[in-house]
Amino acid sequence: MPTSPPKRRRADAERNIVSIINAALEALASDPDASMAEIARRAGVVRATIYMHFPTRESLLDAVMESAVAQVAEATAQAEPSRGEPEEALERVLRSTWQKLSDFHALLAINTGRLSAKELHRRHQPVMTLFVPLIERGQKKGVFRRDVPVSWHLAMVRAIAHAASAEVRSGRISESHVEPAMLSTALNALRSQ
Amino acid sequence: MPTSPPKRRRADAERNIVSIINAALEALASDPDASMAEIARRAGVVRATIYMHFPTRESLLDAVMESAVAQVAEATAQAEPSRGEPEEALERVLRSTWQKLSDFHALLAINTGRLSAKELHRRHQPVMTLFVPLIERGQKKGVFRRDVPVSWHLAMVRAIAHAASAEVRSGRISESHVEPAMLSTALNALRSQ
DNA sequence: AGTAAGTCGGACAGTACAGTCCGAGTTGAA
DNA sequence: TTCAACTCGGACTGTACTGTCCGACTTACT
Repeated sequence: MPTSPPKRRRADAERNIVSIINAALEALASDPDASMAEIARRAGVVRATIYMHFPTRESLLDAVMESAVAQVAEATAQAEPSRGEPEEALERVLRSTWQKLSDFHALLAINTGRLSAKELHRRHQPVMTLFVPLIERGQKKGVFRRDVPVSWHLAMVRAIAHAASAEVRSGRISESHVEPAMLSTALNALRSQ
Repeated sequence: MPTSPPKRRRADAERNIVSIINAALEALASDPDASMAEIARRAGVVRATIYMHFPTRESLLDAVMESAVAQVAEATAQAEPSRGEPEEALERVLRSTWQKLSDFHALLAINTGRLSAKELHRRHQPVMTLFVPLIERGQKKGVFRRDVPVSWHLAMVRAIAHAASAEVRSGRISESHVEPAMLSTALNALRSQ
């Protein structure tokens, strides 16, 4: 089963599903234990409506995870990760994905423990297939460190993007200063020597 | 009130308090929502015993936070952060604190939202007073980037240390390879140009 | 316009947890 | 050795949540 069967749904139901997933992503990014009631409130919907589309909290988490991965993958693809020099390409990709990457990091933290490492890895795939070649290209060229696995670089980029988000949320750095700071920090972190 | 009054307690009570705080630190680092029952189990104690020393869950969290900060501060001080070149000193300090720093990062995530930014900052103090001068020394000398606030550097170091811990926990990097990888990543991240 | 799909609002049972209490037993201090 | 401090085990209350159900109403399709 490559993808789930394309159910025929009414238009308002479709809209609500989108609202719910987005509301859940927002809510969970700021509070990993956000309740179904809180998510429903944010989505402008009644709690029972969520259960109309997602039989259980777990299944909603799954959908949110999938959506977050898809968003990162989409933004990554649009930034053309395979064009130009690796460093330049990484900067371009990060510029257009780092906030989403931060949300993804938060989601990941929630799903660690709930899902097996294998399962988590599997769901990563859409992002992995775009990021990994970029990192490898940089390693081959010698601009990114070769003494650590690709997964290390990915983890560091995620962590830095998330920390950057947290810094601006806490007001310790301004909106206008984060992006350059985050970019140079991430680039430096991967750079060899 | 600089410190709480030094209550006269029986020796076994004192031991239990230590066990409870340590058990809570472990438990909460791996699961931020660990229950009082789970913490009691790990501490080899009955749930009611925890309430004998900590009136509420919140107060236990406070104590755990304080302990984590103290542990980091202690390990930092022992590594003599003010001796030698900034880069060399940072490496030395990180080498002896990064695991504790990772625990601290996890605790911080729990306490964000529960406590105000001001309050959080206040509790940081013991660590800050040791780390900040080191970073500033590096900035003055020009080896650490000057275009970001000191707090940025601290956030990045914490994030990298925590991510490194997560990577070894997930088995994507071996115990023997983490430390050098983490050190060079952190050092690079702070380095100017 | 008619009908099926979907939403609302609220009630309900089940579960997991924080926090309280107490009586019986154990341990440390003088 | 004696007594107070402490722990244990378990029972109990209150609360917050997840998941289910249903009847009244609204919305989208044809």
